[in-house]
Amino acid sequence: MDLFDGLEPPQGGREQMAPGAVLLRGRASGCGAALLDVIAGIAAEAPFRRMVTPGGFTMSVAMTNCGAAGWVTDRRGYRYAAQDPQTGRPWPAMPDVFARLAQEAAAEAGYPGFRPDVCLINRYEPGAKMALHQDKDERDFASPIVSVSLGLPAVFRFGGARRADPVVKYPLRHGDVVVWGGESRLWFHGIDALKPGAHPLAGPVRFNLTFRKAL
DNA sequence: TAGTCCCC
DNA sequence: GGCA
Repeated sequence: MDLFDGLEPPQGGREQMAPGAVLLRGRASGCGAALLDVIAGIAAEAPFRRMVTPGGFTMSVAMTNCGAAGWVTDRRGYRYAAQDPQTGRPWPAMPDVFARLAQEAAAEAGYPGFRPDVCLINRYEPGAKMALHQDKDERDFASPIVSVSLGLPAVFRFGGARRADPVVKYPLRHGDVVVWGGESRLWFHGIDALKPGAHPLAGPVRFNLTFRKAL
């Protein structure tokens, strides 16, 4: 029996999603407005853009990056690049408020040494989604992944080591932080198509910050 | 080629 | 599960 069925879960709640995977409810809600301001500053230097997959499809999610390198895709494949291919300049530096949040959330989830060197910033508009996939373009699979949700809510799917493994769906709201690593570091995950809405701070969109040690 | 953050 |  779920005591919080149909109600908002308590702030600071913690859910074990899988071996090595933890959902920290509302962990970033206190600094959410500051994070949104910082995202706007990064986007002014490295604009959000919808990239093309190796199969030739344009992704529905718009992306930019900050940190020592950025995740990019084009017809040639997925990779981390030190320069923004759209501007030829290095990606904006990782802001302190980003690095601290990721480090602290990882430590709370059981990964005390985590020091991210890259942050992928995803912007979801209504209808945007992320197909079930693995994060395996990083050099370091020993480090976890820290994923921060801001703005509109979304449904996160977390599966298993194989594409055909069953998935569990988690509603993610503004300020929620998901950390996965260890045994589940390479497990399949994705995001359902975003439903339209209006968030008081972010407006009609969802942002996702994904911190990794990639280099 | 091998792999696939896409599509159905 | 198979594209292009």
